Amino acid sequence: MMKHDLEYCTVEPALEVLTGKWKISILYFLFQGTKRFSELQNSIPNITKKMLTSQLRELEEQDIVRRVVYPVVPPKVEYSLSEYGYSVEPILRAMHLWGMTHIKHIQLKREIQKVQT
Amino acid sequence: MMKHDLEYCTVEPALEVLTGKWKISILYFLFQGTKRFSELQNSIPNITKKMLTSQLRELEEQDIVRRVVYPVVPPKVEYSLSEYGYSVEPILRAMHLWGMTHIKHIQLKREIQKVQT
DNA sequence: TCATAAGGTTTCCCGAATGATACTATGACA
DNA sequence: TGTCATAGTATCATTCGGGAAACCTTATGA
Repeated sequence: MMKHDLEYCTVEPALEVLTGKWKISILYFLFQGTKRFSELQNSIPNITKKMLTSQLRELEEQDIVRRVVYPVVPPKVEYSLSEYGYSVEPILRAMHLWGMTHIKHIQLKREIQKVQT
Repeated sequence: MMKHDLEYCTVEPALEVLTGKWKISILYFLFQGTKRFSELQNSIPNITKKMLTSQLRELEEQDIVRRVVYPVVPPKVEYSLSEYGYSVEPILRAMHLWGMTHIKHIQLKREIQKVQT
């Protein structure tokens, strides 16, 4: 996990929860409801089992994600957001909002550059 | 720069702006006002010139940070948040807020674990 | 003539994060 | 007897973010 330097302002815990190449994708799908391991794997193209497992384990460790194992064969494991996990929503919402305007900003910038050449 | 997978939900631009070991520290100080390169370097212990430069360049590329060069010797370069740069504040605010409660959450968790042993 | 300041750049290197691939366990079902 | 499904592990290879240290430029003042 990458470490972010800043004691003065308490922003790193959030970054620690959200950084990792697949965290956001995983959270996105879990915000839609409970998912099985294989459902997540199918929903997120290119993710490997190894990565999916490790990212889920980290989120579980941070109490964001709940893991429920059904003792059946073949195995069945369900992942869902914990109640605490839902508390990151405002952050994602703020990031999403900014992301939308940022995309417009980038486009505008490109058009200006075009005109100037 | 790390890439985050998720086209469906527009959260990656924000993460792209914020991830990088020193971005948050740099933004923190620039939110306080205009700073010279050396001021930032002195404010952020352990950061190398190379890292400070590259992080600032990325932020500049993203229109978050403004760089003003004074043609004097020895060089003088000032960095400040662009108007657009200020728009990331709600994200930082949300992250900060969550970070505070997360710290409490972690403490509580530890205490519970202590009691159980 | 030589050092100094300020803001870099360049080169080399390491370890962590991620990827690719193969392997495992186990009961149901054909 | 063999195959399949599911949710993983294990092992090895690669990539990439970041760190250390040296070098660069140029007007100025000692």
